Amino acid sequence: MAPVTPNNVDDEVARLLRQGEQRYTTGRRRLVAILRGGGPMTINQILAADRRLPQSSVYRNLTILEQVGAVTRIVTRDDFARYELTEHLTEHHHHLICSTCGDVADFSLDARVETSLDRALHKAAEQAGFSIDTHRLDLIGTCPSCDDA
Amino acid sequence: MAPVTPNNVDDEVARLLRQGEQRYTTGRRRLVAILRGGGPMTINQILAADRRLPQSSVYRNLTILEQVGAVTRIVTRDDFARYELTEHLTEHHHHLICSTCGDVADFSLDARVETSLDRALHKAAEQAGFSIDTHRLDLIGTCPSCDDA
DNA sequence: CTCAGTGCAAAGGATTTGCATGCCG
DNA sequence: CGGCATGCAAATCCTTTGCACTGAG
Repeated sequence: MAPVTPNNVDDEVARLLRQGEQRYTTGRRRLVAILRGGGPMTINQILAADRRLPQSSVYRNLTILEQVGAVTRIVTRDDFARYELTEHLTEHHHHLICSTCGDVADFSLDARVETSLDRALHKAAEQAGFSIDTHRLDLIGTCPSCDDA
Repeated sequence: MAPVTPNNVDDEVARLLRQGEQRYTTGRRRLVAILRGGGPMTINQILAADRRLPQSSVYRNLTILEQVGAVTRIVTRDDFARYELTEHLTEHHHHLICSTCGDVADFSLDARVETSLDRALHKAAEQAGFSIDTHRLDLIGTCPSCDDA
């Protein structure tokens, strides 16, 4: 499945919401607009990015968007959950998590490595009687700006 | 570095604590004893496993043990953090996370896959100017017991 | 019109912290 | 002995929820 190009992210989110019998309201459009801006964001970053969005609605709408598969919730070591558009709307990727400042950046893996990894994962899961939905691969380390300190 | 065999886990934890200028007290010994019992555990599971341990001390000691590198904190999608002995004390492994019941199991990857993955990860991190401490690879799916339901 | 979505404020719940006491080194 | 660890209870803070109002379809 080809990733969605920037211009039809909105259409795709609309479709996902409709499919989940949910509306694509103004608040949800604003939320998606912010998330399109960059990588994974915390609630506070989202609130700061658009002051018109009240906290509770942001939480509620992110939950909805996650349920219909438009948004992914990322949990790191710190106390702040982060959100980003799902891979349906971007591309399969992984995360670089800075253990100092807690920030998260995206990165991709060489296609060949990704494929062999995927095969190995399915094999391993099968042995455990586990059915896989997705995998999550994060690098824990220090980001360039924290490395200087 | 060869993984520590079961019998000297205690010694190794003691060493890590000493190195971090921390004491290996009774409470911490009990904690480690419980964690040696099985895979990743939630605070509640730990408290249930040994009623002599008060909640706040468990939190505090797990934090200490994590700081000296004896314990790893695992964050899943649910609201309960989980803890297990670090790979210094066990072996490098990954997690199978059940998105239904939230439970976590350990599994390992074929050595060859692991190696090529590691190489690819270091390369990717280097490009981003990121210095890696460790990586985290989790499978999100459904465990055998939840699959039946 | 009708019902889902919204916004405010208050509640919930895992985790943290203050402080007096006990134990390790 | 002296200071760190402990345990209890209260506080913290991200997240969720109740309720009355507004807007989408």
